[in-house]
Amino acid sequence: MTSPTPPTIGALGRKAVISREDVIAAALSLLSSQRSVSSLSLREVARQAGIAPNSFYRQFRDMDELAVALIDLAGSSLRQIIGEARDQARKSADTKRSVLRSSVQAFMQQLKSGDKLLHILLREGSVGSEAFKQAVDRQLNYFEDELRLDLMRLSEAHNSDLYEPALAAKAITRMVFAMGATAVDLPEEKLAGLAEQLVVMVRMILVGSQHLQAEQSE
Amino acid sequence: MTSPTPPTIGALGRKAVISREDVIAAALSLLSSQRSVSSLSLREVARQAGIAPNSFYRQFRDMDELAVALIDLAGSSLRQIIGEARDQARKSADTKRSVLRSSVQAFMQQLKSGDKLLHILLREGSVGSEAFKQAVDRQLNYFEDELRLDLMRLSEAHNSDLYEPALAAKAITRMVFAMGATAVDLPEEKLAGLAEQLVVMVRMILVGSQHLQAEQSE
DNA sequence: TGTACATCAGTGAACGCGCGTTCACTGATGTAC
DNA sequence: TGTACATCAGTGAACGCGCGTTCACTGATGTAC
Repeated sequence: MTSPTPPTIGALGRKAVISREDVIAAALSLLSSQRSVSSLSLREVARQAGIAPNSFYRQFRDMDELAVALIDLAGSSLRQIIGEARDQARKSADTKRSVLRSSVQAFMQQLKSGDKLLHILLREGSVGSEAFKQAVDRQLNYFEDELRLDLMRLSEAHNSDLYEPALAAKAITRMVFAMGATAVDLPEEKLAGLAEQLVVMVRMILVGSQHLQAEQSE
Repeated sequence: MTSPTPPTIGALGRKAVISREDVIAAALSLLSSQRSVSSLSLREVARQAGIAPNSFYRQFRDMDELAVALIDLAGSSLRQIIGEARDQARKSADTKRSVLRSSVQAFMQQLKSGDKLLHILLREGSVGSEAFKQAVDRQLNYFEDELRLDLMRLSEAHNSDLYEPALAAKAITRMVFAMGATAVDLPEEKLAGLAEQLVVMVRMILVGSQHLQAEQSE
């Protein structure tokens, strides 16, 4: 499998023939819409990584620690993807709708590409160990916070304040993730339709937040 | 455990000493915020029900069939609870807000009471077997449909049409369930705050849908 | 450059365990006469 | 009412399996001199 004597990584420290990344990659390759992180066994991951079950322990304390690593990876990966889409859209045309549509489409695109990391975040928020659930929640909160900042920036630019932007961001995040979870099992030709639905749903929240604020300040 | 020779149930048919309900009750009693349906083993459920592992098969083909039975039970139970809350609220004061608030509060009340059935629906929508996921989705769709009918009835009574009421109902359902899933692990004193947040979030969707419709028909 | 030594990443074998499923059974229940 | 019989719900024992974790090990890598 792995070449027996690869070169040293740096000047100092022993060569790590097995890296955390190898184990993570093995775990990812085992995931599918049928198999969730919490259904993976240590031995299975080790087998896939081409190492002794035993050697797993040199990289992670247990499967839980691996699961948390996967979640954190998934969170930062998704935030980066959506962040890029937002920046891109903002550069080309500075309207709320296009930024929204671009973000949703980037999300669906990633979903369509079968990104295992995204699947993890979407589908495993509420099962597994305490540490695992907390890790998912932490990533969702990061996401919400970035979205909130973005919403506030956008609404400022348009002179249309939002009511409780933090709640709007939370509502959007949770709803999109919940819808995304069902989309994982959907055939590809239905994804475009779902994306359109999502755009409308998010607009409802944004428009609602905007009008509640308008009522408030009358 | 069970009395050895209970009386016959009816005139016809053998007495079933073990019923499906016994097994379902045993499974429910094993669930907690730490233990999900898909983590239960057949032997564990049998043990809890006080029967031989073997005897499980007389009631269900496998754990999957039991899981689907649990989901269906959970769905109809929740729909009934929310339905009652809606009817109650509608009788006493026919305003959108009070119906909304009452429904959300009934939901949170049920959650606070630690209803295992509700936990199942909230938290296990995206893991488990294909049959399992489909069962959850079916129940959510029932729920969405009832909500849609209700929204349409309400908005008709107030002369304020909604834009895409089906999408609004879907957005609300998915969002509430996603928020509810995080609430399962929350300490009781935070539930009231969460209920308030939920009310605002749902209002955003409703107000948004209303205003999108108004724009549309201008 | 060469040699002796310490370190420690990765291993192979073994453990005890709970699992799902099977088999042939037993004994209470309901039926026929 | 009494008796012989068929049915079939529930059982106890056993199976092979994959699991997580442990142990003492080995042998390549890096270091000291």
